[in-house]
Amino acid sequence: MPRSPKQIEQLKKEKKTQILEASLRVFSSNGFKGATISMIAEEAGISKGLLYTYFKDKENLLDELIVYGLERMTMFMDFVPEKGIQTKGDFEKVLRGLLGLYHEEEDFWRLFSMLILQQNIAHKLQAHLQVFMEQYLGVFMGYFQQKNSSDPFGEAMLLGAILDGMLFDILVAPEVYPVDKVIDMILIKFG
Amino acid sequence: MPRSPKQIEQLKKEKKTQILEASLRVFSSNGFKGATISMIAEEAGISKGLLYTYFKDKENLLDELIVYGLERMTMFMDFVPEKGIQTKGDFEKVLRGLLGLYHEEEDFWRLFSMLILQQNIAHKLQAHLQVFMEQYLGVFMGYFQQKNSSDPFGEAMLLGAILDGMLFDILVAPEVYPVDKVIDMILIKFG
Amino acid sequence: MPRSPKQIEQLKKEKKTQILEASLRVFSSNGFKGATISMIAEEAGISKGLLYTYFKDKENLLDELIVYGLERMTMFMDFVPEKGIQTKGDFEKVLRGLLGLYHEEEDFWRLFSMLILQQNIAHKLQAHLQVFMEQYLGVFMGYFQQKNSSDPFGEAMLLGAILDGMLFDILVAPEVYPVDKVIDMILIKFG
Amino acid sequence: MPRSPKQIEQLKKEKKTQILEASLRVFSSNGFKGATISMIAEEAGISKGLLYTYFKDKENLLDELIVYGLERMTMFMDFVPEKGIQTKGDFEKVLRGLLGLYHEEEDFWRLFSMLILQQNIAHKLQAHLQVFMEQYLGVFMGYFQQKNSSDPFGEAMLLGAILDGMLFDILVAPEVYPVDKVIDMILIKFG
DNA sequence: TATGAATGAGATTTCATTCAT
DNA sequence: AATGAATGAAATCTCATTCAT
Repeated sequence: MPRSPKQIEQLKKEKKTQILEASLRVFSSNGFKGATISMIAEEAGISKGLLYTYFKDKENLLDELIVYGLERMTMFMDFVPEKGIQTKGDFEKVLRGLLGLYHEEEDFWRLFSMLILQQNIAHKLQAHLQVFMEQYLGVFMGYFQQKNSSDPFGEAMLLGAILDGMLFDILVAPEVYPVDKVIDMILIKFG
Repeated sequence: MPRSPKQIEQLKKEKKTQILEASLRVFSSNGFKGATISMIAEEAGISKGLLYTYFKDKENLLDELIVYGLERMTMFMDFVPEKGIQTKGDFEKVLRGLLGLYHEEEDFWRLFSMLILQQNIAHKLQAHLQVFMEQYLGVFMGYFQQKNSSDPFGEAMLLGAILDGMLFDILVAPEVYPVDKVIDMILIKFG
Repeated sequence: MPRSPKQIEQLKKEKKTQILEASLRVFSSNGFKGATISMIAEEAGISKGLLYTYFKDKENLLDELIVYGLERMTMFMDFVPEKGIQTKGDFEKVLRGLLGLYHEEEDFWRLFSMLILQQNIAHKLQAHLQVFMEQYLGVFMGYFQQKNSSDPFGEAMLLGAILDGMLFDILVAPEVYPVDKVIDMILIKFG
Repeated sequence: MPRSPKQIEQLKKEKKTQILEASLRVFSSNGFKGATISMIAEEAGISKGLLYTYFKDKENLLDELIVYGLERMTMFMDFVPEKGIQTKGDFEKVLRGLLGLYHEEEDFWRLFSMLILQQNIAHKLQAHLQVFMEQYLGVFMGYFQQKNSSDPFGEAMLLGAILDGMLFDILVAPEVYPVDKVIDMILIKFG
């Protein structure tokens, strides 16, 4: 019984996702150059050859992986209420939501951070990053403005550094980093 | 007439430093696996073969580079007064000193950050990092304690995240990141 | 359509044998260090890269070659009747069988002899050699004992030296060495 | 005080001998290709550079080493009385003398044996070997003729194989090979 | 004469990619 | 669509030889 074109389409998408998830793990552990096609194929449970029917080459796999992963970055906006952050409660929820994302999607953030540090490769991410950073900054700046901060931009930049730093610290010491303790302190200083 | 042992000693040390500096640049741009011995040799202005007179293999070059670079991390302590940070002035000086280091030694910090994110390699740095983090945290905790902060540890952790985040942000956008603006805000919140 | 696991199994075994045979020739002509992977690959009619699908590295190729070749040494026992050598006829047949092996498997014996002489490498063979020597000696000692020799061990040792020496002489001058003449003399002295 | 030309000549010769002795040890342990100039220079206690003032290149070092070593082979004739081997006593003395040489000059014989087995290199020795073999054979044939052996050539060939085999066995197991026991048996069978 | 740092050719090894099955 | 053997280019590494000192 031949599958319908739609089923086939669906199957292809699933297989592709399967490969992307595998490569996310392998790239994030070994870096782009350090990861081999063999490792990725094995992790994905397929043959090397098959990988090439889904992705033109290793470079293309990375490109698609970045696009795939960036959907996670935009998820950040899901925590932000439509009208922006208005109350301390909103603020805390957004913070916790974002930090939660960091924990859940460790592999992606780890890979993303490695790539953006590597001058070689960073250009692939610059455009995407730009957009994300503006959103991310804008949302917090709105909150500080609404609180009549005398320097909303400065506060937002500092908060941005905090969030980047916490991401980094979480990636370096995922099991021991005291996320909640630090969030409490953020709420004291910025809430 | 052969060179004296002393001359040779001197020569070797200089050449080794020359290679280490070159490899710092090349590794930091391309990552460990992405950097080739050819690139490093060319950057250092020597033949590929000679590199192996000074370093057993590529791995050993990285190991020695880490040790070489870590001296920069300990330089941080140079900014801290003997009795610890006591005044707001001390605090500001230490901050500015550390951020200055980040700027000056961009290559090292970029490489270091990439390595510590890569689970494959991170173990090489863990021990060194541990020591550095404790110093770094201890110094700031001392300051907050002396200021009668109700949660010196929390404040120090948050400041730590800030500094890590700023490092990350500086590495990503060295020319445009508004370091001074953010320092001002740190002084307002923590000073 | 992918090949069945069985087909692949078969293919791999054949290819491995093909490489082992090629490397036997190349190693035996050039020594271990003198033989290059390029030579072996060319002799085997494959690319250099493929060799590494079948053998971890050059060292491992040698190791497997030794095991592969040792089957030839144990073939020696095929000439020995189940109850041991009992008559002069048995004795002659075993001698001729062994010397025939030497001629037919010149490459293996040449390589084996070179390796065992090289102190660097000899340890790889010691254990195997031990076993073979004991069998080989035991078989002849049995014959001399049964003939009521007053020193079966001494006779067996001397015969052992003869066989080793003939092997050596055959390898040095395969076309001209008068094997049959020497066998005749052995039969006179020991038969 | 400048040295006289004769002294200089003498010194040069000594240094050359020192290098030859060192290379004998290193070649015999590692084979020709496996031995490096660095190893040899270190073993000789000189620099790599200096080695090249005494020998044109590695190949030439081997050539000269062969010539140097061959003097040992001709030493064999020293054990043979002027009129040839005449008595059983002469025969035994020659045997013991030769086997003594084998033990004392293990490195040379080991190297020599390895080289002659390696088809690549064997041609360098063929001519020399020819001469030696004829002498060696001739001397024993004379003895067997004089003893009215019905096949002096056959006996000499067999004895030749024995001596080659014993050399081989001594090189393989220098500490445990029962030379004296085997000599006793030779005397019984051929004396 | 003597040294050993330096070179460069060539060896070993890895791995992205292709292709016969 | 799926496999993994096979290739070849490029990477790592070794070492005989040279040469400035």
